[in-house]
Amino acid sequence: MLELSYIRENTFEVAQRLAIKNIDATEMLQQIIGLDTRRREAQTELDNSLAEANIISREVGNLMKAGKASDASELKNRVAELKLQAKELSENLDRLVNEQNNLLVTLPNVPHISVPKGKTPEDNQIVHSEGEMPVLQPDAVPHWELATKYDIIDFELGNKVTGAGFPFYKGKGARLQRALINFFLDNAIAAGYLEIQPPLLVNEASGYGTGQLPDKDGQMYFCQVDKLYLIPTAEVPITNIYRDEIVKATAFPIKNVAYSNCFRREAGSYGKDVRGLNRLHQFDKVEIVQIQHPDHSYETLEEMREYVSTLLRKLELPFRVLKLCGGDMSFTSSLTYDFEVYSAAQQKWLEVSSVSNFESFQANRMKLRYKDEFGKTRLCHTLNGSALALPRIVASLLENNQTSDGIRIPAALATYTGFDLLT
RNA sequence: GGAGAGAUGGCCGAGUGGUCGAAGGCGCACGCCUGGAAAGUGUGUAUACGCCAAAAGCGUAUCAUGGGUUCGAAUCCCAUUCUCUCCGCCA
Repeated sequence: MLELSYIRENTFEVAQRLAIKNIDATEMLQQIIGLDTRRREAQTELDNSLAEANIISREVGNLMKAGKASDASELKNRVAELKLQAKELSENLDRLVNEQNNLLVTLPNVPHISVPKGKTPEDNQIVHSEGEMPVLQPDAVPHWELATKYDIIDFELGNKVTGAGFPFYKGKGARLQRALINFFLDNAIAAGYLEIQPPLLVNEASGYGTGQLPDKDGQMYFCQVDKLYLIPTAEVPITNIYRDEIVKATAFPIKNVAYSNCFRREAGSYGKDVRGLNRLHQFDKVEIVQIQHPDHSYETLEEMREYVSTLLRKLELPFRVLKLCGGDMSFTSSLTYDFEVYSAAQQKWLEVSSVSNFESFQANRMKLRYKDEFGKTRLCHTLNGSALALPRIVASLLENNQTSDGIRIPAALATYTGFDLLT
């Protein structure tokens, strides 16, 4: 959620920057500002009315103590009148606040000034690419066939026990999962992140705090009886640790890493790129989250981008980095880098990480603040990124490293798997 | 699931109808003391919104949440949520 004061003072700029996301918000911004004026008037009216009632009540108290109860009755009536009035004023104020909030929540974050305008993924900017494109044998096959050949991932079994998008990992496949998780966690810890194991279900307030609600209701699995959501990413519980907190400025940057299962309904994306591991309802991911001072969040974004690059380098996967265009960015983000690895048998670039700066958008929703050097309370900036999501990494590892002898495991990972050739 | 107890500021904890945003302590910040530190000591230390060009200041709200009683509620009543203890079940 954008800050009201920011909208009020930079209305034109907000509209201009939202246009990068192909959103014409001019009218809505005017509405919000109009409501804001009325809201403040209503607030003042209500406060005045209550203030008067408070003064009179105190007088009544004094009269009672002095034993002049009879003199108090007229004052009592006056207070009753004021209270009645205050109730109406308060209802009016609530209406205005609600109306304004409903508008504010539907307004996406403003993109960073450097974000390219554009509508589709084709308009994303490739800002970096590295690694050698693998040359495969003519008989090379996609990962879902390799999964069956080596009996390491069982999609059919997942269909039987749960449904599509919930595979079983078996034997060396399970081992590979575990190795990747540890590899990612150990690297993050070495880079200064604090490891955290979060709950996999969160309440409504948390879903709202990171922006999944109300925008993406329906994309999360929901446990009706307990009113809890299965997390689509560890970002949700981890960032919400700091909900309603005022952190010390000396604590910056706060760096957390968490491994978790992620659950996504993926409603509306059936039939497209869903073969094998490309799109699952449940998958594993290691997520890094940082809370940072507003002046340093973009340096931090670059640092996180570099960190993710080192992981892919160690895994010897060819990858490229995209700066997302306005139209392809998420609702909550100001600037997002997507990482894609090349999966050679499918001949496809697969997204394996998304690193974003949300500036104060999430912080405003969840009231995550710090005290500046003047003692003023201000909103923090939040950032996060996948480091990394497992399934597509596995897909490309399998496809790119297939040989007639088995699947070659990169050296950095072999320490974790305990084998350097998967047979 | 059954029975009971409870929810007050960063933390502990007092407060059962009237200047209570809330005693006291701890913690924290700054100062004094000290060669330096500890101890000691002094001062300060919630958040949101509104008024004001802004600061100072003032006003309003907030003692889990929502409603109610009352001229007046942290304090009384109702509902909800959550936490704890015991019993049951259980990895």
